[in-house]
Amino acid sequence: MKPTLQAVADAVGVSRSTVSNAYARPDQLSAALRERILETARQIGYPGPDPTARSLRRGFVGAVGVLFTSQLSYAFTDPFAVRFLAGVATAAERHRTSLLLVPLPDDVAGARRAVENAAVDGFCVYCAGHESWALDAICGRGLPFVTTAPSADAGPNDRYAGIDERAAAHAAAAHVAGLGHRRVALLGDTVLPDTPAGRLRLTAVADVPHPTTRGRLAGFADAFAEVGVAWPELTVLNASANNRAAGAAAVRAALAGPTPPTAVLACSDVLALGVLDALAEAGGPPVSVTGFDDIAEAAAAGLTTVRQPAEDKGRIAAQLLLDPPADPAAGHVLLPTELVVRASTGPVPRS
Amino acid sequence: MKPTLQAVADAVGVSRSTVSNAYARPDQLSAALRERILETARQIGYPGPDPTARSLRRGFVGAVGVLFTSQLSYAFTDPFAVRFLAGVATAAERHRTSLLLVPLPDDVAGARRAVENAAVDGFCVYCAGHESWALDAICGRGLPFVTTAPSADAGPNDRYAGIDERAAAHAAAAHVAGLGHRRVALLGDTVLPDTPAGRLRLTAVADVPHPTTRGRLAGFADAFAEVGVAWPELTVLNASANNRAAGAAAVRAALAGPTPPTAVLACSDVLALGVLDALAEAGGPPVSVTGFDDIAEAAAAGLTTVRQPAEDKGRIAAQLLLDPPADPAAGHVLLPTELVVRASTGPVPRS
DNA sequence: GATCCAGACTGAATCGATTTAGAGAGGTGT
DNA sequence: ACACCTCTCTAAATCGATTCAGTCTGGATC
Repeated sequence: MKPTLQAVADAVGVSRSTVSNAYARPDQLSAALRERILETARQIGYPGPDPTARSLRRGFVGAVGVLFTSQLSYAFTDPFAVRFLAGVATAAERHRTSLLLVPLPDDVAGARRAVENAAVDGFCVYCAGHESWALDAICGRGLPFVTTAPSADAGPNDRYAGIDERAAAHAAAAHVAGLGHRRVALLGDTVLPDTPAGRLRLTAVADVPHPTTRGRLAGFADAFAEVGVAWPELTVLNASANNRAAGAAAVRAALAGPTPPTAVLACSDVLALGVLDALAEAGGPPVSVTGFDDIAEAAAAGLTTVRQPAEDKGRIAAQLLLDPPADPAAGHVLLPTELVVRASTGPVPRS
Repeated sequence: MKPTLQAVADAVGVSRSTVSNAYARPDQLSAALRERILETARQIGYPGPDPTARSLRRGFVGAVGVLFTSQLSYAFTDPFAVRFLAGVATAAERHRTSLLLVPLPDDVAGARRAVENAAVDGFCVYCAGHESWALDAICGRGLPFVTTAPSADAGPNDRYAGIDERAAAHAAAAHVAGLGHRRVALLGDTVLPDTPAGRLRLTAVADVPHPTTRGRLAGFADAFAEVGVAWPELTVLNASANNRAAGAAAVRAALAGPTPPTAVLACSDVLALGVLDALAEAGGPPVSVTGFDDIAEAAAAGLTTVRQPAEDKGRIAAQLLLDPPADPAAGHVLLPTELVVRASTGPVPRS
């Protein structure tokens, strides 16, 4: 049985309070006694106040939870998520706060309980794609949180660090449209839930549940509408997951079809890289491809993409959580994005 | 003020115990009453038992700590560390256990307190390079832990998932020696603490404090000793950190010197990639380069390297922590490594 | 009809600390 | 010599749950 604070108190012959003060408030006792207490603690092997007991009494934990859209182990395979996390970690370091990565089971009930059982002071929600249950559960506990996009039922006090998805996507699409492309495919992951990979019949962008994907698709559509290509003329492709293989798989059938697109606009770089893989393996006339995020691999692959500041997003989100600005308006941060044109986009080939 | 379990008990007109049981032991009360309790809880907005209080009483937390050699934010920029983490996350998911990433301040005292204040059931220590204070602190709390290498003061009950560093490094060096290289440089990061980047005078490998680096340098040295190149004839280069730029910086002076090495053996892929950068920028005769880890970028760069299973390392380490094998011998896992020969190594050019 | 038992629920101790209000000792100013 | 501080340190309430050892009720058994 590990010694407790009580044991130290007994050994030194002082009260519990004094031992507690020796650790947490050195100014409350004489330096000599403090030293004696700490020395005795060392001798009997007391490792310092129990973190759990301390948290219970103090009412805060010193850790913030990080919630990911999908599997925790997946998050580490997504370059953008990793950079986001790096940013969060930077802010956490400054605040001497730990990060609790909470794995969420597949079922909503279990996931909800996981959120309810996390010992944290607040949550950093990587993606507002979480159906409202996550935010519900967090609010139910009265905990603060930040997201990476305005939430649907946004109170004026909620905070986020995100980008203007629609405008950013518009920039990429406008570039492609400017190159003359009119027969294009839009590629996203889990555009609609429980839908097979490949071409999707989507009446309206508004039907897409995931706000990020919805915003980007809307931005793509805006740009094409401006050049006279209406929504129904656009092909929407669904990938089963946000990774390279899924991107390749989703696009293959479309490329093999009778009227393949001359350009594919993807909602993320990893999907776009998958498209490049599929193109390389299929041969055929050149197809322009754009991605989103500008991860490291994008530069190497010559992928035209929309850059967003990944680390900043994480860092600022965590900062917003850890010391909330006095002015609620300052809780809504829009980060800059930039179209990065590389070799993967070019004019429509003459057929 | 959030409602407590007591409030629910009062509202329903039962005892605290019963409400507690409604959440944690459904078999201890009638289904009807349980439903009534849960419903009332919902009505008055009780979010379920407080995780902190529960942890205190139950004596366990449901989270394991992950400790990194250096800055937490750095860990996310190191591809190998990220893959390790992905493995840890996989095991954590299976056990429905959370991961607590604990940022460590620069000072040892502060770092020690950070370890002592972490609310976790055990620790996964990414690198035994942590001077013993970390393991001391963990043991002082009586918590279980696993490392990625046998620790110096290894009790028979400690657990680790690692590789045979020395043998693995030997393989790389033997390959380079077999190509005829005799004038070689060994490159590691923080080979000696508080030492500037560049060439290092190192009397014996045993002086290197970091066990991983020590093991790899020893393995390199073994292979060259076998072909008659003694330790003093080997150049040891020190990098200020484990990243690409530091690798490049560490090797520059040596390349510009009068008798540059014909091969550079690095203790990690990121350092080796830095060496390739420096070579590309310097021009000059070809220099063979080997790395260690086989991260994704290594393949793209054509880097000869020693592959080690990063995700497995993390996953197995976490498994060892989360459900310890009955047989203590099973707590020592050595993972396979493999020399991957690519274009970055070749015969010594005729001068 | 007495006994026994299973099921449903309660009481009270307990986990290990923090913190507020206040007690007692010793020193200062007038 | 008295009131008044300042310094140290203590007592006791408190944080919010879990759990062991019962108690009580109603039905089955012999």
